[in-house]
Amino acid sequence: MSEEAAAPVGNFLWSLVESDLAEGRHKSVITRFPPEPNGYLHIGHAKAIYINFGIAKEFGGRCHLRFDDTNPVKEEQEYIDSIQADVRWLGFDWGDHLYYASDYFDTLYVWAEHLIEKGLAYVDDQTADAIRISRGTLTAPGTNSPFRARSVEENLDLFRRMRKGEFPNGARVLRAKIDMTAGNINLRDPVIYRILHAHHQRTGDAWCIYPNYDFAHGQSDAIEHVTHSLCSLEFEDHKPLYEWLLANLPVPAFPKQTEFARLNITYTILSKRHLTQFVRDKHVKGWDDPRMPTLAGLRRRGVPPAALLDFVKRAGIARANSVVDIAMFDAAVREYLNKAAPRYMAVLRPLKIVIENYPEGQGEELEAVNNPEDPAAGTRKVPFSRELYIEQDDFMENPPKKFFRLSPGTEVRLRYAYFITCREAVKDAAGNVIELRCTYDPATKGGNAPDGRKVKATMHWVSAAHAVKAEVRLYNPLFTRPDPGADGDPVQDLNPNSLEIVEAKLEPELANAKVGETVQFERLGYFCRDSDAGLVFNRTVGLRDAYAKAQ
RNA sequence: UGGGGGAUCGUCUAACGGUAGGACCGCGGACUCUGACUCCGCUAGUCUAGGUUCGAAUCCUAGUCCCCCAGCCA
Repeated sequence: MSEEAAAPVGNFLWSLVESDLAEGRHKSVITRFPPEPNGYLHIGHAKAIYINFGIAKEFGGRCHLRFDDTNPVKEEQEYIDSIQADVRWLGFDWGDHLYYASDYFDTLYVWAEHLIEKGLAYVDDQTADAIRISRGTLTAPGTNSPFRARSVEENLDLFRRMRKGEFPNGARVLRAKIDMTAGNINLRDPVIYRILHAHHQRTGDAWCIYPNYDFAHGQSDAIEHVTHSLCSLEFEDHKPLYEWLLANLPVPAFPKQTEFARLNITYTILSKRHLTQFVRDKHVKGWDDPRMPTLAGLRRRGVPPAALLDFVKRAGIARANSVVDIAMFDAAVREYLNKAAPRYMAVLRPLKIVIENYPEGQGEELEAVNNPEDPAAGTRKVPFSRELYIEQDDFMENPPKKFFRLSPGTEVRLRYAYFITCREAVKDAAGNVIELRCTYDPATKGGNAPDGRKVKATMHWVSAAHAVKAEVRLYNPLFTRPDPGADGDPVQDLNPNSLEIVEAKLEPELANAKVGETVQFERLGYFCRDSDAGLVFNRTVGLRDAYAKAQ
């Protein structure tokens, strides 16, 4: 093995393209990402995008963005726009190669007539129900339509009249004439054109008949000279039809379809139908709700595109159905953000403390490191004063053994500031701790004790007088079980606590955070400034927490 | 009882007849001005039964289990 040898790609798709190129079956690779513009892209699409654009990039080819817009009743311009924005956000570029299946409606129509002329397609007058019944079942063969033997002339005439708009929706369809007894049901004279008196977002009212997926996809691939048509496993059964059409039409190229398993993730639903439902029924606030697995939602939550792509890559590409642990996603996000995100201090659930021996009215600025993983990120000043906020979780009046934080009589470090000792917990009438009286050791300024004494905990804090208030949205999984919908409707598995809102106290610098910027709140997690008015942060992902886990 | 596909640590994934490896999770430990990060270590797998072979996750045979397909959706 030579040292020059490229690292093995490790998945069958890259290997396939590599060998097709090496063995001269193609000069260069052309792939395509072909979404239907009927919803927002989600993390499952990120996998398809990674595969198609990733292969093109890896092997010096190109990837087309093609909208599979053959069903005008479901599609909208809003989705066309959002899909382009999302693909760009992931960092991919289709150059001049933006296409629409609707670009090919004229050609597809001509090819449909071509099929009719070859005696390979016919107009069927049966109702949808009748067609369904005569299609047979999984185990019983279908039976021929009474209209199957129509002459070429009659079929041509009827099909042209379908196109002219002489018939209402559902009155007739065009079917490929293949084999009503085929084991593969897709070959039992599949419908390839249907009457749809509907306005198309791009072709307007030019058409009232539309090709369906099977009659558009492979031909579109061929027209664009796509070499590798990569799709998910459920289209496996369509491949014989895909190839039958290419073999029987005057197409300029013969793309090859190869399937891979789609992405599934625990605690996550990746079905457009359900996601649409959650938006429509207001279980979430919109397509870009940070709890949604949509690219728009993940972006708003603060997930960097590079982390998302890394996750998709780590999850792997294979032909076996699988469900990836959401923990793998969190790990990818944390790994990226740990290196990239600047650190700040923020207190989510404030508990006021008063440093009794710190002079009233006095204040100072302490130097804090912006990112220990990145010295170039520099330092900043954080204001300190007599009254501070610490996290409620960081104090316990009667601590258990392994509690290292503050409790009456213990000493801890305030990060970048001083060692403090808790002297007294002040309670309200109900017995709740509402304030802590503490003292500090002036000799420990900056966080180190000259006498070398150690503390077990370092805590984050915010100066009460300087703190800025912010709404912080803490997101939890949208579902309460790893396999939402396994018992039926995923709506039943929706997590009622998927969003928790707290009013937090932040160090003042955070008021300048840019919308969309993800930062670390030390000891808490990664948070992203939201686009909503005011100072609002979304929790992207929490930090790993060995202490919480031990509880 | 039709057709198509799939089965490797708990999860995801490598291996292309020649040492079953990696990642995530979990569990220890070291380090630490984030109970984070980092580092070290541990745990743990070829669906079953036969066969071929010097040698099988890989090839053969027979099973088992799982997924997809009966839209005028994609």
